[in-house]
Amino acid sequence: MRRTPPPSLPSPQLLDELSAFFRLLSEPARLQLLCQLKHGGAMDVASLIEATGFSQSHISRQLGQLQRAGLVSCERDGTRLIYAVADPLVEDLCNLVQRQLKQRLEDQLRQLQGV
Amino acid sequence: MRRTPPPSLPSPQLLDELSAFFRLLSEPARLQLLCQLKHGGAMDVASLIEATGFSQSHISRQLGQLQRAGLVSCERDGTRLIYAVADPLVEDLCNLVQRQLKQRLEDQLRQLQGV
DNA sequence: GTGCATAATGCGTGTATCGACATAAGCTCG
DNA sequence: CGAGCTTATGTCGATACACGCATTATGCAC
Repeated sequence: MRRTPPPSLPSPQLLDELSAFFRLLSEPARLQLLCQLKHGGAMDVASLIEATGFSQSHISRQLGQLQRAGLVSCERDGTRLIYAVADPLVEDLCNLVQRQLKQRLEDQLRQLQGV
Repeated sequence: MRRTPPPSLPSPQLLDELSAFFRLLSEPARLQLLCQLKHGGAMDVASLIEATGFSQSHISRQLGQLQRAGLVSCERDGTRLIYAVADPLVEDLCNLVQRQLKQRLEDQLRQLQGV
């Protein structure tokens, strides 16, 4: 009945990969692009420019990073490139963190109310 | 049977909070400290210095950030401060990401083998 | 209160990266 | 192939932050 099967520490390499992944989500702009794509389904860059207000070069760079990490995919439609979310992982992670943020606020509230 | 109940976009404030949280995990040093604490249970700063090789000031700062975010807690034992992981969320997040990393490598392997 | 330990903070430096402008590259259609 | 559209990339200023050294703050023993 071992509750914690792997008592080993992660390797430096894994640590780097994990942190690199979280770094992708540590930028509001990238997170916003991901949410926008999640919301709009599949969008081209022009739509993302209009939706976010960022410059074309900025969006292109961020999408490039997200694509290399496998978080978004893109396909051509004529001259345009249509991007879409490729992995539901990000949404799951955000939901988990959001729940924790909510929990923390509720705890603070409870403490103020002295229940 | 609506699969995606909230079609709304997250507010800028939520976006900032989420990204700030992920930023905490985007630094290998902080992730290493968290893993070390998870592994060692509860440790004082001296032990963390020995385990990680970081300077005392650096460790103290990172722990401060993690504590403000509610990810670690600390209590006094004489002159020493004993830190411990306060929220299992980080481990869950890492496990999810690690699984995705593994999946991606397996996919690449399969493609190379042409299965 | 005075030392002595441990942990936190002020400060400086180096590095990474955001974000915009300008330019180049790739694709499609005449 | 060349014109024209869309996207990617080179370059650069500004900002953020990691990390160490030196100093200060905090608690314990005497």
